[in-house]
Amino acid sequence: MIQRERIKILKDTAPKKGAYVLYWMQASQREECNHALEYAIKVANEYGLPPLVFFGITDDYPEANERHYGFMLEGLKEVKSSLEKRGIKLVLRHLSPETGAEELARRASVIVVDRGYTRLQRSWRERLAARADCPVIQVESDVVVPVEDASPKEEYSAATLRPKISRKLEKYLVPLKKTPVKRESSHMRFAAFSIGDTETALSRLQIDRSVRWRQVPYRGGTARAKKLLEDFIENKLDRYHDLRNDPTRDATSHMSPYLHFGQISPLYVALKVDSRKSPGKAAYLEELIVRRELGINFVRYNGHYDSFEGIPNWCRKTLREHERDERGFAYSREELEEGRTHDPYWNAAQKEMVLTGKMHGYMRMYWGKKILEWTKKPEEAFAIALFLNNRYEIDGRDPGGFTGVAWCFGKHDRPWGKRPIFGTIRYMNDKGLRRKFDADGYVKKIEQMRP
DNA sequence: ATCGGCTCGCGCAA
DNA sequence: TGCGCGAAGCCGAT
Repeated sequence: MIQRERIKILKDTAPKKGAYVLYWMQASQREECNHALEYAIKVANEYGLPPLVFFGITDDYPEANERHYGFMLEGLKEVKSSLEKRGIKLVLRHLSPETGAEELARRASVIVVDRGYTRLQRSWRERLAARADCPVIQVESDVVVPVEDASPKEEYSAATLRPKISRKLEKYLVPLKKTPVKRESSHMRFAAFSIGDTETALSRLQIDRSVRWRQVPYRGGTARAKKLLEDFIENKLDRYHDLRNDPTRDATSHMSPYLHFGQISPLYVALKVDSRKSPGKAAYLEELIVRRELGINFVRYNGHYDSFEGIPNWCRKTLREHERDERGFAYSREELEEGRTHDPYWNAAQKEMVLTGKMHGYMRMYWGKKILEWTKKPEEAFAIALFLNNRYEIDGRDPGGFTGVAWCFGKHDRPWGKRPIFGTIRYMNDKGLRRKFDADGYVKKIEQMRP
């Protein structure tokens, strides 16, 4: 089922005579449960044309490094073979995606594109829509509830978004059927970038290689995501509600890198979890749907989602008032990046992120709060936290990452008791960690990891 | 161990 | 306009 609220016409013009219906894949990097892909197939069938999928790999994606490209290439290789099984050609090219889409648009009758929420993703789509001479249709597949239908404005907190999402769940929590392809495109010939071995493919890109991909324990791709999900539902979901905030336990689903690259659909995950009777179900769906889509709401409606300017007035005001408070510790970005602070818990969290590409969700909050505490100015702290997040997390540059950092500075939260540096922004300390879990056990676990 | 206060703005009831 | 309520925390009082 493709609800009409998922569909937005970016260029309203008559279809032209063409050789195919083009789906420019960008955010939803998967063959399975992809509304944009299924929509493109339907349109292609209607026009008696083959659907063709294009993906452009640019060397210049801001802040992306080998870690991100490696994970993405692994996923794309799988997308290519899954699409081939349905008779659909994936044209992979090594160039800026909006340029590549424009080239292939010349012989397209209709263009379909998936949806991204960040500034760059939006501008790519706007540019294509402005230049295309055929319809450009955007299909939103990486949320359970389409963002504007959930809420027409920037939401204040999870509490204000939650009822709005809940009301719509029945409508959107429904499976997407696969549409059989009537005319195949797999025989069509295009100059293309071939992935083959990931290391070899990586070596052909002109990218930042200072953050390595190979050491990361997460392999990309839909098959791997589904296997992790299955293991999560079978073995961890039942205790998710009481263990999810304990980083010494492997109690979470590890879906975020896969969700970030669109290698798995949040709808697919939600349906799988929802079909189970489990005490952990509600807590998981809260994080997967309400909190994740609250983050997307923030990025969609707040133009300053990636800076200090994006947090509410009361947060900026209270932080300003405490800007000159004495910092007990002050570290440079380099000292933080190298995990050289006085705090073993913080250093462990930083090390976990650098080595594995994924810091535990609970530690992400503590980590961000401490950067605010140990940096001269809150604006600077915000920039450092986001820089490190985007550089080392596989899911860096995700709405969830922007929102997570902003949360540490008060976004989507309420004020709490006044104190130095933080003002009325929620404070966290290491005593809290020790109270909630075996914090020293966490440090030991991380220290055992080889660099 | 458990509880209330901290502090602000949203959103509904009146 | 008033007021209940939030909900991934801290801290001091009991």
